[in-house]
Amino acid sequence: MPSPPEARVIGPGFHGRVTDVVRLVPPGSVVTYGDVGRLLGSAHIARQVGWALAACAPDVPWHRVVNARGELTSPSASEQRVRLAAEGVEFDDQGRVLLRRHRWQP
DNA sequence: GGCTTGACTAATG
DNA sequence: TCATTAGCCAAGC
Repeated sequence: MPSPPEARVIGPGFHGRVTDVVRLVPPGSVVTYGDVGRLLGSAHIARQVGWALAACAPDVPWHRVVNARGELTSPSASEQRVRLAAEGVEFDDQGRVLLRRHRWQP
């Protein structure tokens, strides 16, 4: 039977799973790569989450995904910060997102 | 079929 | 709080 169990969330459609979760993040909120990976079933795929977002569709709010420290580690961190600020997300003096305040919890 | 890279995380000092 | 180390997984060559 070619039907894989739900347990195996990671598969050939891994990229689609990542973008699907990121689309659930509401404006003004952010999530970490680890959170997205955890929703997919494994918190150890944080790197793959970033890799998947690198090739995500233009309608995916990739800018709402930051690392566990609230830092913007995307290739377009500058633009990412502008987008987040436009949604009401606040940053500290170190340029990190206030996860305590804007972290999205499903 | 195997090795390297990468938008990371958690643990330790 | 910061720096360093080890681990994990998927895609590309």
